[in-house]
Amino acid sequence: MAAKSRPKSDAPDVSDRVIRIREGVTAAILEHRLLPGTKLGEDEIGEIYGASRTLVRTALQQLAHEGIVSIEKNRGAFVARPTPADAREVFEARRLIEPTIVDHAVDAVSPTWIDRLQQHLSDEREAEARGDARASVRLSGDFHRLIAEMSGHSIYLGFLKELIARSSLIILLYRRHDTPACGTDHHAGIVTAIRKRDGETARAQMLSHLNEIEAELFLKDPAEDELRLADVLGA
Amino acid sequence: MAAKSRPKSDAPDVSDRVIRIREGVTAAILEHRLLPGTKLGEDEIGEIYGASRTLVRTALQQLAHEGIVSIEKNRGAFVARPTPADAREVFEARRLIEPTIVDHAVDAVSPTWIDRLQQHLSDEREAEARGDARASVRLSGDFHRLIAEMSGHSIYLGFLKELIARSSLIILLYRRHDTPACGTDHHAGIVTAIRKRDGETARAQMLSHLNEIEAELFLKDPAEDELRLADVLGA
DNA sequence: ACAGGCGAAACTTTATACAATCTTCGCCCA
DNA sequence: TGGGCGAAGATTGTATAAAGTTTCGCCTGT
Repeated sequence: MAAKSRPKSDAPDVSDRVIRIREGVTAAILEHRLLPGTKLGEDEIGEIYGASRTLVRTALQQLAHEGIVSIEKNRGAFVARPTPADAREVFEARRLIEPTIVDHAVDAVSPTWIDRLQQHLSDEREAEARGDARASVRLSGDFHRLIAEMSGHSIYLGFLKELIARSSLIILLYRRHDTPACGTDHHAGIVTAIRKRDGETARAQMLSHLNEIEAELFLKDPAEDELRLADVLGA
Repeated sequence: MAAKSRPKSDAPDVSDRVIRIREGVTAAILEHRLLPGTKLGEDEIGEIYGASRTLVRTALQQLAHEGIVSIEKNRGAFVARPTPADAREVFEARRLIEPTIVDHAVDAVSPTWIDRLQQHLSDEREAEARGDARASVRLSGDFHRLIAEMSGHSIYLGFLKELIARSSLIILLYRRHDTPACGTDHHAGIVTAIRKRDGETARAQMLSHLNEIEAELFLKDPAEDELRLADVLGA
């Protein structure tokens, strides 16, 4: 009777169908199947999931609040297109929050969690070996979310979910080269530090991991609104 | 032409009426006019604002995402009732984020911002002198939001808005004594440090300010679900 | 040939109607 | 008298229809 009346994890209410829509669209965006700027028509999505526009709209509004969908009045919903400024903010926030999260994860370490982390690492390696880029991208984000869940802090978890989703779009837009799923080795190092309950090392490894990801980005500074035009032309 | 097509600050789309509803309810909660657990009926609110349930529902869902309203399936929306665990998480997050924010604010200092901060301090003092508890509570939160706006980081600002709103509920629920609006003096000290561009002092003052606020709370740890019963009886 | 404007189509926004669910109150029975 | 069953009322969840806005094509005038 402890966890009965608490459907409060992330989405307070929402019928199951709204959750399905939201998670479906989120997964598509995180796996880079939906590209920034893509129009997300209400009828279109509603037909796919067999739901009316009311539910689609609810899901899209939630995604807009998470920052991965941008809703323009009287024009509809689109996959968000983070600016370089957004990207810098997202990674600064991650550099601030994630070391703290991993520190809490060290405090919460248990055989069950170690098992889950190891399982995740092997999933990541398997997807990478299989050359499944979409799964690799998704799992790479899931690793960070897993640690946030492990920390037990629901607020940090909520914040991080948002940051991870935005990061996925940012990486897609601004990565220099088509470097493969970069982080699996770093992830393994972090897990090792967590297992040893070495918070200091875990924090440091997380921080350098984030720095390396950001270092691979090319965040061109828009001289003026010139950039906005160039972006539209590029799409 | 710079800030024309960017309704993106916090609420991505939403017609003006939804904004009005959301801000009206938010203000009522932040000013402690709506107490935790209060039922927020859709028809009731809709009639007050002259809007249909569709718009009310949109606003309530946004507030639920911000954590100050809790929506229970088939039962409706209520003003959220943060648990002591929630309270600890909120203040831990604030201790992590706000010193960083104030640091950025120091970098962004300008005569215009100093004027705004001074104006805000005088507003706070005036409300306190007037004995207007509601305005004091609201302004106390606005101070932190103002600094976040000053920092120019939209992500931190969004996170902090959420944390401030939840803090207001937490303080209402768990404050030990009816201490008056505690922070005006601390706020003045922070402004002074910002004006001197002394980031180190500003960070330290912000941190101790948050610690003092949390120290005034009595976060009783629920032995079991015993607490939940007590809460309901108290309401 | 091209710029400007008119008009229809598609879409979003808002409102309303219907269905499902929960709460409440009254009644009956033990 | 206390508890449980059940129907009425109220409230939310969902779908559909009406209203408003944008967009795109086409047509006309220069």
